[in-house]
Amino acid sequence: MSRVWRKEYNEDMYHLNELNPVQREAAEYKDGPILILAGAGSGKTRVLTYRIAHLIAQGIEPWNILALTFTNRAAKEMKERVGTLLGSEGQGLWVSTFHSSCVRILRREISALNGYSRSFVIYDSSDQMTLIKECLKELDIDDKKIAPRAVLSAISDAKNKLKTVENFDAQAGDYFQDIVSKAYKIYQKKLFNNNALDFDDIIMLTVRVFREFPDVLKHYQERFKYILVDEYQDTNHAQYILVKLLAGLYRNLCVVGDDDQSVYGWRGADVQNILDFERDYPETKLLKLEQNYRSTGKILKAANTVVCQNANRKDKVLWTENSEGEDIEIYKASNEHDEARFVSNKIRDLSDAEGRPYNDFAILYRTNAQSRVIEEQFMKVGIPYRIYSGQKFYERMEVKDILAYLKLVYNSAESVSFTRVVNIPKRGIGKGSLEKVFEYAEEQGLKVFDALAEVEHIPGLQTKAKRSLESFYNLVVEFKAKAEEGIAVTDLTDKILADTGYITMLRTEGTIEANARLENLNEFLSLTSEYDKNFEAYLEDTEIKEEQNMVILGGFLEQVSLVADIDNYDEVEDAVKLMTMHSAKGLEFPIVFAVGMEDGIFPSSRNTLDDLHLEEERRLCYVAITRAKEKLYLSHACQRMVYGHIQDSLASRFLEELPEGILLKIESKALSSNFASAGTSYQNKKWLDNGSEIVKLGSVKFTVGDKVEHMTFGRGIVMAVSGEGKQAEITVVFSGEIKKLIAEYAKMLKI
DNA sequence: CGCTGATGACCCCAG
DNA sequence: GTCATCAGCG
Repeated sequence: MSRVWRKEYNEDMYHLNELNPVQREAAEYKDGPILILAGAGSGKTRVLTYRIAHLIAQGIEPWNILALTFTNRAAKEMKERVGTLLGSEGQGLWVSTFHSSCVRILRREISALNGYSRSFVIYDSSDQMTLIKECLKELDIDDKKIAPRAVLSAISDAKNKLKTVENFDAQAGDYFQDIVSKAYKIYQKKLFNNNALDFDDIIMLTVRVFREFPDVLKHYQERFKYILVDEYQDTNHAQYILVKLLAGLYRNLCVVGDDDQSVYGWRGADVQNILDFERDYPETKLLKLEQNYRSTGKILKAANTVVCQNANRKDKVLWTENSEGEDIEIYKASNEHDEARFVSNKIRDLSDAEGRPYNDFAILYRTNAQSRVIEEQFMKVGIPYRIYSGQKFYERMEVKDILAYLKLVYNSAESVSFTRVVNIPKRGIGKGSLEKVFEYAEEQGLKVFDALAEVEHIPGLQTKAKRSLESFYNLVVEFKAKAEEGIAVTDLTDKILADTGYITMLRTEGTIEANARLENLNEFLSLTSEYDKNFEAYLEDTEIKEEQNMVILGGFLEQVSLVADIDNYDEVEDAVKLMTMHSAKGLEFPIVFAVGMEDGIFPSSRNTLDDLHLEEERRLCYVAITRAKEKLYLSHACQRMVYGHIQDSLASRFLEELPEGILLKIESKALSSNFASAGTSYQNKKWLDNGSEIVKLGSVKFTVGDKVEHMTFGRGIVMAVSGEGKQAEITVVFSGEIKKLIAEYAKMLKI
């Protein structure tokens, strides 16, 4: 398609007129660094996609543009939206996560680094855990005194700050750091010997290649003349440097972020990167997107009021043209079961009265453990739901097992997968025998798997173990041969599951759990066949080298490692969504319930000690509130079971920070000790049908769709409301009869 | 070698 | 309360 044709085309072919003036300026500002501070719901993805379309319309080649995101979800969404604007004109554009972009680069360039090979595998967090435990064992460190998790997170932290083993060692101060330093060294050596990278290596090594090989860097600088970064407030130091290097030549860097939504400090994100952007790039164009298109006025007011309590933030105030909306309801529950009942009753009511689909609701909580009670309640009353956190598909035992087999087939140098599956299903190869194999391999300078070829020479093995190891070896060699012939991943997986006896093992077990595992394996097989169907497109896309053996299998494994959630977010499914506040970031829902608003839970007790952490929790609260479009419910329980113990808890301090006048506070009936005093005034005391009571009312507000009970007319539904406050005229349908009532005089309850 | 019961740790989580 | 890990025994 020619540029000339494009220019002759309607000036607004990319619908720039659909943007507000600031959005449009952000989308059209072409050269040089630009920082877009985009408040929640201000249309930031829209701006990014229009910007990409606009660059291409200006004659920039799509392959000169790189858009970086954190999540696959964000990358996918942006790709789709760019696709809608551009159709096939976007060919060659890179819209991908930091990690997939870096893997693509490393698959080409990693061999520049001494000893690294292009056919590396990627270790996930449980592989990392296995490896670090081995390291601590070698160092003779009791993992009860030093938690492997802590060591791992210290190493990850170091890598995120681009600290090498040597850097770390040089500045290790105390006993713990000293241990981490030693562990880091061994850990890194093990990764290297296994031809494996962990997730942090993916970024760190890309930076290393760029720093050590300026010509390689130059190549990518020339290629990516225009760079866009989404959620810039979530970048860690390594990602910050990566972007800085890539944009170093042309400086056409557009970053979008919201310091108020920085909630990933604990995994290395550094808000300072966004706060300092203007210092790094003095010629920066700064734009603020402050108009919110998502939420009602009251929801926005609540969000603003809370986040304004933070001292360390860029000054901005979100506003909206949307209607004020309904009050924010705060429910005080007696315990977590009461809270769950409140949520399910509300959903039932709104679904009955307003015909709300289940899809409209989301339940947000601070920790995954809180989902259980709500899940149980939903099951009990038959509300369809879907949990969007918790265990990932690829982390399930059976899936990890089959993946370990595949990884071993792909890269037999890899010892973590070897150790995992050598005795699965049970082959009578115990810890003792395995140690002997490892010992022998070490002595002979062999990879463990290759040592099995000489099983006869391994001293101290029992005949039974020897035979088992031998047949295991032959089995895997056979799989390898098939893979090298280019067998489809589905067929290979099938063969492994059958020949190793894995399927038989689960069938024999026959428990409900085993059946669930079999189902998961079926699910896995449908993923492989999906991949087999279009692996050619995938390989082309990731630029995996053709000359490599087992390209097909390698491509599959890479896809699996980089796409963490196949439990993909499905907007169409009609089910209530349950997720943590963290995973809700970037999403929106008509009706949001934020549950467990209790001090100690939210803010989490470990983050209440210092302002830095407390402010991050408060930002999380801001994120949670701003997910809601129309209606927000906040609930807290006076007592809650935590780790098997009943705990008394106070309402979250964040609830205290909410502005008066837009709140409707409701208390569980189970809490009022004195029932007699509950009937003081018919107008001011309200009973909800789940046994809850409104104890504090600004003015009683009725909205279209409210179910009501009138003293004389009985039950009805509000059809229309005109006017405001006490004088409002409310139209209600009672069984067949339509009545117009004035709010002030209507002897009527919301039910 | 592999099962069983006691013991203690337990947040948020992309890739 | 629930999961993972480990010592100790058949």
